[in-house]
Amino acid sequence: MTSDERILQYLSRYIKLDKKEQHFFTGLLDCQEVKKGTPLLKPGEICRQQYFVVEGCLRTYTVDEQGQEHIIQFSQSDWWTSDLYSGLTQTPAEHGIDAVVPSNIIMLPFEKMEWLYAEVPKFERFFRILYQNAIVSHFRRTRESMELTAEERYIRFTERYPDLQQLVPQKHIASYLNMTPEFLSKIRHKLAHR
Amino acid sequence: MTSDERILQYLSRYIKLDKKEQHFFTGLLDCQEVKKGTPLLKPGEICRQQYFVVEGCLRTYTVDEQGQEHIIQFSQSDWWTSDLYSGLTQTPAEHGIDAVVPSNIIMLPFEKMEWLYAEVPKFERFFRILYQNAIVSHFRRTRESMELTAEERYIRFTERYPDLQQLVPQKHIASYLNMTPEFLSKIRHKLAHR
DNA sequence: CGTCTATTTGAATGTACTCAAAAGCGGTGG
DNA sequence: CCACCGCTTTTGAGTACATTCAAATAGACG
Repeated sequence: MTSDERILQYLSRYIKLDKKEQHFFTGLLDCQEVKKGTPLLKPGEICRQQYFVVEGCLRTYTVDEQGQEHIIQFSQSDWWTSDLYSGLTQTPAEHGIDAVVPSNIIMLPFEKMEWLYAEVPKFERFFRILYQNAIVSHFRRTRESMELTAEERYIRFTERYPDLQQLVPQKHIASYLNMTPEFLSKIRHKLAHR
Repeated sequence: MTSDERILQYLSRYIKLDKKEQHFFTGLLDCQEVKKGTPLLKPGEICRQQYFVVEGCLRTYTVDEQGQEHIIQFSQSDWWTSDLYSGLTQTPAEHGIDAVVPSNIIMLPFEKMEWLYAEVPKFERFFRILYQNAIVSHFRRTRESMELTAEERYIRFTERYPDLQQLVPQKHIASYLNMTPEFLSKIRHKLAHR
């Protein structure tokens, strides 16, 4: 299946498009196959598009004043990421985005969004639902970061994303869970010896 | 100005409604004046509506396994809150919501949402934009909780919400910033002695 | 095979928490 | 109007969870 077919199939879970609408939509897209480590957005650049993951995994991260990276989210198949604030306001991005494994992605430019909403208003609905779901995820992440200890966060992570475990380097998981790689290593040691 | 007029004025920043649409929308709403401390949603209940703050301030919090409360967000004038996941799936809420000061609120039931979207599709757009903005806020909150120390988080908070400072008890601010009230007190002591 | 990066391990340190007690503050009733 | 009660905030001592730094080991990739 092509990437365009994949994203249309994904969309069909939320909105029904006729052939003409499908064609209009896919006309706005850029597809790209990227290697592991390929940067899609560098912090400080202006974010031009939203990224949809067909296959693979992206990471969205920030860099703090000490130069430390913090991973805000991983995005696997059928999920989106972007620096929304940068894209909406056309200001320099606070976030970076890159591929943690070889990935197959689709890009939807911000500058075409209003056109898309005007031509196919169903996309207002689609993104309303998409963002709604994203908020639910963000709430959960905030809650877990407040309620749980480092060890508990790691256990939850392995339960929720058993596959990511194998896919991404441990230091990235540590970064996502807001702990040092050394400490994650010690947690894993402790858990293994039970 | 009535609460209905207030929310219509607020909406006009995002979508243009004609008289009939305005009337349809306000017909779905319930207004309520609540006293300080009034619970709007208790953890474990099913969340029936989204809450819009006309005047005052709400807090949305969770309770962890040890019975500790953690404030996820404060909602002041012209902002919304809810337990989206509970409302969308009609499952018991993970969050609680109550008024931290006497407040004037408007409620929009989840069960009327699909009707609203069908009758006035502009609301798909409105909520798309609303949720988009919410995601931007959540990203920032996640980023700051990862990058900053307790002291830095408190300083940012006072800069961003100088008014909340006076409005809500210090222990709530500590909870929102994910630290103990004792520690916040020590931070304030330290900052005052400069 | 060698180099470069990721992971592990250990010791010392620090940031933030727990527990306990005192002080402050606001409302209520005598 | 003042005394008392409950709740919030402050203060201090001891502790714990997690970090930092350094070095050794293991793994991945050309």
